Amino acid sequence: MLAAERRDHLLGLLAREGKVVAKDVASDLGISEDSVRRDLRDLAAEGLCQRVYGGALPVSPAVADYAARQSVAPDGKRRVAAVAAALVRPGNALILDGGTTALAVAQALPQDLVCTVITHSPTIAAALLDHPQAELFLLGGRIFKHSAVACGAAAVEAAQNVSADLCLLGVTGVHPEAGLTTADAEEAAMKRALAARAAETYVLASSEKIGTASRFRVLPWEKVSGLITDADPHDALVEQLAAHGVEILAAG
Amino acid sequence: MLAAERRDHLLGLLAREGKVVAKDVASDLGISEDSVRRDLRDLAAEGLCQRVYGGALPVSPAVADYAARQSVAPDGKRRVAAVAAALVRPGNALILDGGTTALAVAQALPQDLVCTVITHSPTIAAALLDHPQAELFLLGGRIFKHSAVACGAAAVEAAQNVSADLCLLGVTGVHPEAGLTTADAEEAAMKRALAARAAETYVLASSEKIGTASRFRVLPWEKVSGLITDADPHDALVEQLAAHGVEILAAG
DNA sequence: ACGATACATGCAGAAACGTGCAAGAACAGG
DNA sequence: CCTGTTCTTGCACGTTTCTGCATGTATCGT
Repeated sequence: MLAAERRDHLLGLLAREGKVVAKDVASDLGISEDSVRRDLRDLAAEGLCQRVYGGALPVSPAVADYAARQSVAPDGKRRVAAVAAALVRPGNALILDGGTTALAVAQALPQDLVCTVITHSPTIAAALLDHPQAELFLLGGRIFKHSAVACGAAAVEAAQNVSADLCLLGVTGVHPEAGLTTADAEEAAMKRALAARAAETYVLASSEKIGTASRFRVLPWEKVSGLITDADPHDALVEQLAAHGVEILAAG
Repeated sequence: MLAAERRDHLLGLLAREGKVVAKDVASDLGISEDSVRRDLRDLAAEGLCQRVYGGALPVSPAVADYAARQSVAPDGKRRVAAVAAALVRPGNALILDGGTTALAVAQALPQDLVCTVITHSPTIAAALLDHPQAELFLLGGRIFKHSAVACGAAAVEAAQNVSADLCLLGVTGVHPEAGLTTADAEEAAMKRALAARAAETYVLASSEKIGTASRFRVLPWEKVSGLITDADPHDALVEQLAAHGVEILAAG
């Protein structure tokens, strides 16, 4: 039994069961309670669990989720998300798109930020439940499984009834000529509807998306305030984008 | 049973039921009343509840949301969920309420069931994303943190546009005279709106809810097709419910 | 006013904790 | 290949914390 294995096992238990009892784990794994306690102490020191008398509990559902995902979410997305989250001022209303990058933004929002978040993604709504000061508004509609967001006529219609200071959009492709593109027509329409309801629209695009294009156009460059990316601002492609008058926010 | 678990359990009870009776909790959890009293005293000292003679009350609705969610589904809820899931026929449209019991139902639905699920809970929508044959429709609106569902005027209005074969409702209290009740007026209205859009409405109620009542009436017995519970069908209270013409589905 | 119930306090046994220590494994350098 | 170092692990010990019971007091309902 490797130490790292034990650690993973403990984190797994925290995620699945919501708690860890030191005594039980020790007997299950055939190791001493002291080792379990040591591991829990270390995990707690890293902020990955909350130590309590007799065992440990998850820090909070969302934080644990975040920590677990952090290893998965590539560095680029995390940096993009951090820059995007910093755009949200206290009191702002934010329209947040679906997708993994937008989820990273949700998780990067300060825990006690006073704001309104409007989203068509149940995943993102669920992720923000533990932000006590965040007012959440969910745009309903038919859920598109492959992207896990509400799209279609009902969702677009629901979007007409909201407005916000800032819209953060994820896209599939960012290309100097093709513009912002995505793979599904309904999603593209939904993103357009979202962008139309915000004073400013910023696009989230980790570097691997720059220079690629998908089938459906989302927005022309004129409707976009800026692009948040971890790509090199001096890259030729990025400079072509800047030539369209798009502000480039570097998340290097 | 970790001390911290007890604490969470108490906070959860405060959130869901609106009160804690020291004696009941002690016998439910198999611990001494002294421990319960000590915990309540500590919680009160931290401002997390208001101590009263015989138990405790929530200090405010907002603080209550905190711990409700991460407790693992007890056996009773799982059995209720299994019976409820079996009511859903292939091809059916199902309206699924929010709450932990409804979440258990979602998780109990067969992975490849062909059906439509309509819900106002982002948590439940997220939980059903991995059911490839389930068509999901999300009812949007303002998210009520304390129960993690969309409620309010927008959500009720969205509900007017759907219809289904079956509605599965969770409630806080089930009482022969008071009927089905819940702790929040908006939630009660939302549940009414959901039930009105389905041909049949079944209520999910694990045994500890039988005989209790909260502040706001959800539905009269006439509008309810049946009650799914793990309580003993020969229990006096349950038989009183059956006298109202409600079908009792035992999940013993 | 009375009995019943809930409460606070003190106490003792049990459980969990932290620390120091020694045996063993993994590793780096000679 | 050997040796010294470092890290990990389990055990022992003393300390702290928790829990349930017993006692006496306060509060509630009748």
